[in-house]
Amino acid sequence: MNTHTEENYLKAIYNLSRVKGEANVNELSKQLDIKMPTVNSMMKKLAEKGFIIHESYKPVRLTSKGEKEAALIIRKHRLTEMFLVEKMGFGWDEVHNIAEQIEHVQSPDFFAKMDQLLGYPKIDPHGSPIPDKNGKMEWVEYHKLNECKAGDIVNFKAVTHSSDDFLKFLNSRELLLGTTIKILSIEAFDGTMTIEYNKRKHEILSQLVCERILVAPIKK
Amino acid sequence: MNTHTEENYLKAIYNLSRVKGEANVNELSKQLDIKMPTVNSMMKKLAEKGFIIHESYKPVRLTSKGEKEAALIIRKHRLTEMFLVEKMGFGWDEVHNIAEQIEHVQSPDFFAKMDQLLGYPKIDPHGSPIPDKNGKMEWVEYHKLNECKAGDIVNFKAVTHSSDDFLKFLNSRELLLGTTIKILSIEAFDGTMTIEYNKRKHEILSQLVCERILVAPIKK
DNA sequence: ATATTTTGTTAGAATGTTCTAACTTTATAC
DNA sequence: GTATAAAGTTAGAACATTCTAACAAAATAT
Repeated sequence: MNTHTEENYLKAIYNLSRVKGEANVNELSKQLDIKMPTVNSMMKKLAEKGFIIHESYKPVRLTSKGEKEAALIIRKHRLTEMFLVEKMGFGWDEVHNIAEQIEHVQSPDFFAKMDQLLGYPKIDPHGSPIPDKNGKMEWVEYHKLNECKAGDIVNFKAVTHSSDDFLKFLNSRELLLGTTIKILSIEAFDGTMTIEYNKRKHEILSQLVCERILVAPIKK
Repeated sequence: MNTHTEENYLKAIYNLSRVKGEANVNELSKQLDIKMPTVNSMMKKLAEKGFIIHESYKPVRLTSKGEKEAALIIRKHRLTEMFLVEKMGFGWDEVHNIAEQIEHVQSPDFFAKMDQLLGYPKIDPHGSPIPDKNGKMEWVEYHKLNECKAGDIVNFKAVTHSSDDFLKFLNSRELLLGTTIKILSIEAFDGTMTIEYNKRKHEILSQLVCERILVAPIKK
C-alpha cells in the first residue's frame, strides 16, 4: 500500500492532468504547497513505483497503473462527500476537508457500504463524476459558463473548484446545481456576466466565478 | 495539534492505565508493537508536551491534560464504532479497524454530527462508555464473568477486547450484549465455565473467554 | 545475597518527508 | 540571438519515527 503522502501527490497529478494529460513540477508544488525540490524527489519515488513517467525537465505523466490508483482515491473522496451530504446532512460547502481525510482510510468494506447506502451514485455533490471500482470515470463534457454567449440558456451542472469560500459565495446567491441560468450580457472588457435565474433578474458574476461554473445547454 | 502517532501512544497509555493508573514502557511496546527504545523516546516527547509524567525507570502516568486528550480520541473512536453499527449496518465485529483510522480525523463538526445523529449515545457497540466532550467518562463497575460464582445469574454488559476473532466467536455462540447468563458450574482446575442462556442449555466457555466478558448481577 | 531475568535507557543508524541554497536547463522577451 | 525569467534539478541538512546493539537498573529466583 501507499502512504497518505503518496496518495496526495497522485491525486494532485491526476487533477492537473485532467485537462492537459500531464502535470509539471511547478504546478504540483503550488497546488500541494510543497517546495519544488521536494516534489521532485517524490516524482523519482513515484516513477520507481511505476505510477508515473518522468523524464528530466519534462512534465510528469501518469501510467495506467498510476491513473487507476489516483482514480480510486478520488472515488473514495467523492463517495465520502456524497455520503456526508446525503446521509449526514452536511452542506456541499462543508465536506471537502473532511473527505480529504477520510479518502485515505484503508477499508474496501467501508466504501462499499457507503456506495450501497447511497444507491451507487454516479456524481458527487459538486457535480463531479465518481470513478467506478475499476477507476473508470464517465466524462460528461460540460462548458465553462465564461465560454457561453449572451442569450444562451444553460443548466448549472458542476463546479470545478470545491473551496469553502467559493461554495459559500454560490450559496449566498442561491446559485445551486440544477439551476437554469439565462445569460443577459457579457462585459467585453473584463468578462463579467449579467445573468438571470429563479427570481433573481440581474445577478452579476465575475469572470473568475464564471470560469469555475460548468453548464450544459438546455435541450429544447 | 498532535500527530497520528502521538495519538496512538496516548490512547495506549490511557488503556493500559485504566486499571493500574499507570503504564510501563514494556507493556506499551508490546501493545503498540513498537520496540522499547522507540517507545522510550516518544515518552520523552510526550513528557515535554505535558501529556505525561515520566521519571527514569518508573512507569508513565498521564497528566490531566494527557488524560483529556486521550479520552477525546477514544470518544471519537467509540462514536465512530456506534455510527458504523447503528447507521451503516456493520456488525460489532467489523468496526474496530475502521474506527482506528477514522478516530484521527480532525473535524469537530464531523463527530458532533455523528453524536447528534446517534442521539448522544453513552455507550459504544461493545458496551464501553463514550467519554463526553470534556473527556469525562462515566465508569460503570461491571464484574468479569470469570469472577462470578456457580449459580449466579448475570447480564452480559460489555467486552474488554474488541478483536474480530473474539467477537466472531461470540457471534457464533449467539452470545450478544444484553443476554442473561446462568452459571451452571465452574471447573476448579482450569476455570472453564458451563453456562446457560436463551435456548442454549450447556455452553462451555474457557477462562480466557470469561475474562473478557463483563457482566452485571441481575437485580431481583 | 548473589545470579539471572526482565525492564528500561543510551547511542547511533535508517527511512520518509520536508526544507534551503546553489546550479542547470528551458522558455520568454526584447 | 542574446539576456532575463521561469522551471527543474542536485546536494545537503532537519525533523519524525523507527530500528539494532550495547549497557544499566530493578525485579526475581534460588
